[in-house]
Amino acid sequence: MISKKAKYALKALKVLTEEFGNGPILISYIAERERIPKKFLEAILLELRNQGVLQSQKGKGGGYALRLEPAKINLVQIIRIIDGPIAPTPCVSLNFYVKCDDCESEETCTLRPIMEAVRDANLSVYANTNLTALAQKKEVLAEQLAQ
Amino acid sequence: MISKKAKYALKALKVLTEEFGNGPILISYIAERERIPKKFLEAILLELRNQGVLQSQKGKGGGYALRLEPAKINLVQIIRIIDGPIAPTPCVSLNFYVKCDDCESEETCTLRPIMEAVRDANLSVYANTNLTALAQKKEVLAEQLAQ
DNA sequence: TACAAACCCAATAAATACACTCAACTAAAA
DNA sequence: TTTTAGTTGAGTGTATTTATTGGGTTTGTA
Repeated sequence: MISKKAKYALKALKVLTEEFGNGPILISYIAERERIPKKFLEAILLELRNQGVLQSQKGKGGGYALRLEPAKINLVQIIRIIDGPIAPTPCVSLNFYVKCDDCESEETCTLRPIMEAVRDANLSVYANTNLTALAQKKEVLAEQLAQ
Repeated sequence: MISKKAKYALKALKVLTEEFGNGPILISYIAERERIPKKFLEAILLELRNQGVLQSQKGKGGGYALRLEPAKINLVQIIRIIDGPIAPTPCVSLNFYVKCDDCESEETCTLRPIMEAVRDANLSVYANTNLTALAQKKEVLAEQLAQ
């Protein structure tokens, strides 16, 4: 399971993808349109900004916008920023590796290969999906994922 | 990410698979061998027993054992008992479905097809892996997962 | 200078990951 | 038959993370 925070992040990015090119978009606009708790969304967008995904503008007429074209941002980056590891256990994470303190040896651990398979299965979906997918009609997307 | 609880459950089941046929196995034996906090493991094994995966025997000479042959238990069942949904969001879960209260329509949600793809990717690994995989040498297992 | 927006701080509630204590049961020893 | 030691089982408590809310501050633009 991904966190609600991550799901909210994706939904917010969907809106910013659809509105890409229309200047700064208000937090409250995104919050209302996607029914996301506004204060929570505030923190999410701030985090995405600090990680370089979004840009923000303070003051009247301000708001949030994507820093890059939607096609250049994929879901792996987003999930990693918000939730951290994609892998099912920290010991097989590529970007957030933590050694198991309970495992004696990674060489002989029989759980590892399975966890690696799960990790790769997830990565293959997230890495091949960019933000444009979030703004597409369902049927179009289904075809893309099927290929 | 799966919970630590689920990881501990799998490690415990690995031991019970290796010891299958040797009668009841002690909680403390499993806890020490896999370095799992004993009291936590207690709760995990109890849950697996209540769900019919394990059988327990109280008193002297007691302990835990698998109720079925290792080959007849797959990882989907275990993960579902311990962590619940395999799906990344409740709205695409097959066994623990919960409607999004923020989504207006599941028909038009563009996040759904992606979440379904992630779910199926995970299921394909967990459903095709049974407990015998946990007791196998790494190389043998790697071949099986590769096919 | 006024106002509208992003930004910061802190408090709350539920779930996760443990630890501690005592009760209930069973088998074997006395 | 009674005791006793070795088990699981059950209840309660604590620290950390997740999800949310509220109030207040700063900054930029009209």
